[in-house]
Formats: sequence, structure tokens, C-alpha cells
Amino acid sequence: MESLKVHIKVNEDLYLKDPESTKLGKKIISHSILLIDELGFESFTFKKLATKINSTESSIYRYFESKYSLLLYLYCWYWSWIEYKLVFGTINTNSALVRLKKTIEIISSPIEIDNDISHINEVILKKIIISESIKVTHTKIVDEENEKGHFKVYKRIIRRIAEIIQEINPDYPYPHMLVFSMIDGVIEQSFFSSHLSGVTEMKDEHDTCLIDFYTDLILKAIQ
Amino acid sequence: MESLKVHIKVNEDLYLKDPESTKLGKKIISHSILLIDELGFESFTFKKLATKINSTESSIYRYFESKYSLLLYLYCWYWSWIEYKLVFGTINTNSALVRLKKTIEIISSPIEIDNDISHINEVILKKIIISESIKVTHTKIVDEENEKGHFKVYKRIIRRIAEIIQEINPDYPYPHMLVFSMIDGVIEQSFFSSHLSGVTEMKDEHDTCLIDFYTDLILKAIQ
DNA sequence: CAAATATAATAGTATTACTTTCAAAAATCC
DNA sequence: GGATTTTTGAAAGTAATACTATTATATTTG
Repeated sequence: MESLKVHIKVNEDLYLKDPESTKLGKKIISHSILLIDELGFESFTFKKLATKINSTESSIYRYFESKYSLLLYLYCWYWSWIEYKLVFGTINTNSALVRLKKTIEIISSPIEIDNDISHINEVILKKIIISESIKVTHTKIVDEENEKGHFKVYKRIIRRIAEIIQEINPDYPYPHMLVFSMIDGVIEQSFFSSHLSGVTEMKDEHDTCLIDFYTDLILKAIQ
Repeated sequence: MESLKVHIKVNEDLYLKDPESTKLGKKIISHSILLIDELGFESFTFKKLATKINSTESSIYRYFESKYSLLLYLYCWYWSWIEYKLVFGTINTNSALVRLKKTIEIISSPIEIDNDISHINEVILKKIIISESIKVTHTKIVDEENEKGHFKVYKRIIRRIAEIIQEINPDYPYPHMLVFSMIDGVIEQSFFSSHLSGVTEMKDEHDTCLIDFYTDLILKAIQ
């Protein structure tokens, strides 16, 4: 059976030319994910990517201003996809508590292969988000990017979940901090689990203990 | 009154020549902190630093292999200093709960100027740690650095605090994850508080609400 | 004061992140 | 199906960066 195809749309000013609109564009996206994962963002260059996909540096520059803006594109795509999963996963659920538990599960679960979205490998994309997304946020131009609205989706996700918490306990004073703690913590613990053993009980990126940890932590905090 | 001078020692393989041993070395450290804060790590270069301190690129290269290893030095220095504050701040305290509370306070408090250590501006150093330390950890060579023992202090801090938690509640299953959550969360929330308003209730880097947030969170989690 | 060491001045290299130009190929329009 | 527009490829060029190497000049030390 053919499954439902979902198209994640990102802000138009993230690219010079929509990579979803052409074959070369899609190749740039799918292979950049693989190559950034392979080399790390610092060693990743448009020249190397061009060689990989039998194209040229200048062709890639027609889609993205810089390798940084390509990473920003992937970052925005990822969080839009997560938002879609959150909305889809909690639809028709009346109980705020059930919605919260489901939300925590979606945020802290390891990614499984999702065939609904063709050319993007979400498992490797998450690996990139885990190891490289701080290169999108921790920069001198973060405020500029923020003003352009590039963190809108990320912030909306936090707001959405914080609202569920407020529904459950309107008196809890730090719902956003609690949610941010989880969203950021999932990424960071996933990274450190496979690099600095000893800082976390998590064994690797596929360990599901994060669900358990954050469910317990959040429910106790807001009880 | 002359205050107690404390000398923080870092691993010898972090530098080519000990910057604490000469006037130029100390100038490199103190001014690199100011310049990295001013320009951001990406735009910071040894050439610019050399100009600032009326020296030359090649002289700075005699102390540090690369700008990256200078950042690693600052990173290690910072965590050694935090460890010293933790040990000093919980000495002679028998109750594990009191030690835990004090620890949380030390980790999540904004930094105040500490005149005990002369040429290093700890307030600005923390700003650098907040915005740049991920450039030490989130890199392809993190495993290599880990093997060289450069994250030993950081990991020991987590272990230390996790042990206090285990003393209070030996059955809590995720003491390291909980501690890591706090240590990493403090840094990340401090960063985002001043850049992405809306993701946290924290107003800025000087807001003390983190103490309150983490004290409540951790005590409820392990109760 | 001599010898050893540290620093400054200068020049040079490979790589990177991009830009420009122009020709060839492909898609689109009538 | 041929003309036109758009997209891509090939090649060369630029400024900046992250270092290295060499030699001369200070500065420290015994």
C-alpha cells in the first residue's frame, strides 16, 4: 500500500531557490545530510558535496547562500517535521495529561525510519541535529536569525507543550523552562551518551530511557 | 585585606608553553577572553589577538597549537574553577541534602566577580562558556579529546553530584542524567534567555530563577 | 657580561568560502 | 519542433584564514 506523503514546508527565505523544486535541489538536500554526518559540519564543503553529486560548487550556491544557510534549512525542516508529528500524534486527545505523556514520548523517542517523506533520511538528519544544530543557534548572528523568524517553529513547539502543562497545573511557575529542559536535554544527552560515557545513564542514541526519565521528571515537577 | 589567592591548574598537554608562566602568556589568556566575547569564536583570530596585545601571531602560536586548543584551555580552566568552588562550598557539611542544595546553588547561580584569581575575568569567561563551549564538545574530535582526558574534570563534577543524589536516594535510577540536565541546562538556558525570548521564563544571564527551578525539580525528582 | 631563551617582524603556503563569467544543456512556450 | 528562457557546468579568480618557517632582536638567567 502506498503511504500518505507529507510535504514539510519551510520558510522561503531559507534558500535562494527551492531545493524541493528540482532534482538537483533534492540531491543537494539528501546528500548534504549524509555528507555532514560523515565529515562533520566544519569539514563539510560545497566543493566536496558537488563532487559527491556530480555537480559543481556554483550550482549549489544557486540554491543556498552558504553552507551555514543549508544547515539552517535542515534545522528548520527538522523542527517543522517534529511539530507535525506532535500535532498529528495528539489529535483527538481530550485529556491534557495523556497529551503531555504522548508529547514527551514523541520528543524523547529515538527516530525511526519514516517513509512518508521520500528523499530525506530522518534518522541521519536527527544525528546531524544532535551534533550540529548548536552551530545554528550558538552564533553571533542568532539574534538576527531570530528576527527573521527562523526559530519560530522551535519556539512554537515549546509554547505548545508549555500550554499543556499550564492546563494541567496553572500554578507551576516555570513551564517553558521545564519544556526547554526536555527538548534541549534530549538532544544533548543523545550526543553525550555516545561520546562522554559516564555523564549519563543513557547507553546510546537508540536507548529509550529518555522517555522514562523525562516522563517521571516532568510529572513529578508539575504534580 | 589581601584575599586568598587560588591558582587553578590545568592539564599540561593543553598548551605548548604554560601561559601562567609569563607575562605574555597571561596577557594572551586575559585578552583572548575579552576578544572571543567581543567577536565570537568564529571571527576571533590569533592575528587580531596579537594586534590587541601588541604581539605577533607567531608568539601566540608558541603557547597554543591553535585557537581551538586555546578555547579548550579556557573550558578546562572554567570547570576546574567550578569544581574548586563546589569542593570549597560544601566542605564540612555532613547532611547530603544540604550539600545538594548548596551544589545546585553554586551551579545555577550567576557568576560574581571573584578577585581571588587575578588576570581572569570569570564573568566574561562564563559568557564565553555559555556561548562557545559547545565548540569544544560538539566536534568530530570529541572522542579523541575525551581519550586524552580533557573532559575528566567535567565528568568528575557530574559524578560528584550524582553521588550526593545516590546518598539521598539510592533507588533513583538516573542520577547522572539528572545532574547533566542541570549542568547543561544552566548553560543553555542562560544562552537562550538573552537570545530567544519565549523559550524560558529566565529574563537574562543574571536572573537567579535557575536556582529555584533546579532545586524544586531535583528535589521532587529524587524524593 | 655571555649564553640561552623568548619574542618580533616578515614572508610564505594550503585551504576555504565564496564570486564571476561564459558556454552548454534542458525545460518551456508558442 | 524550433526559439527562448532557465538551469547547470566548467574554469578561473579573490580575500581571508589558519598555520609554518626563518631570521633578527630583545630579555632573562647564570
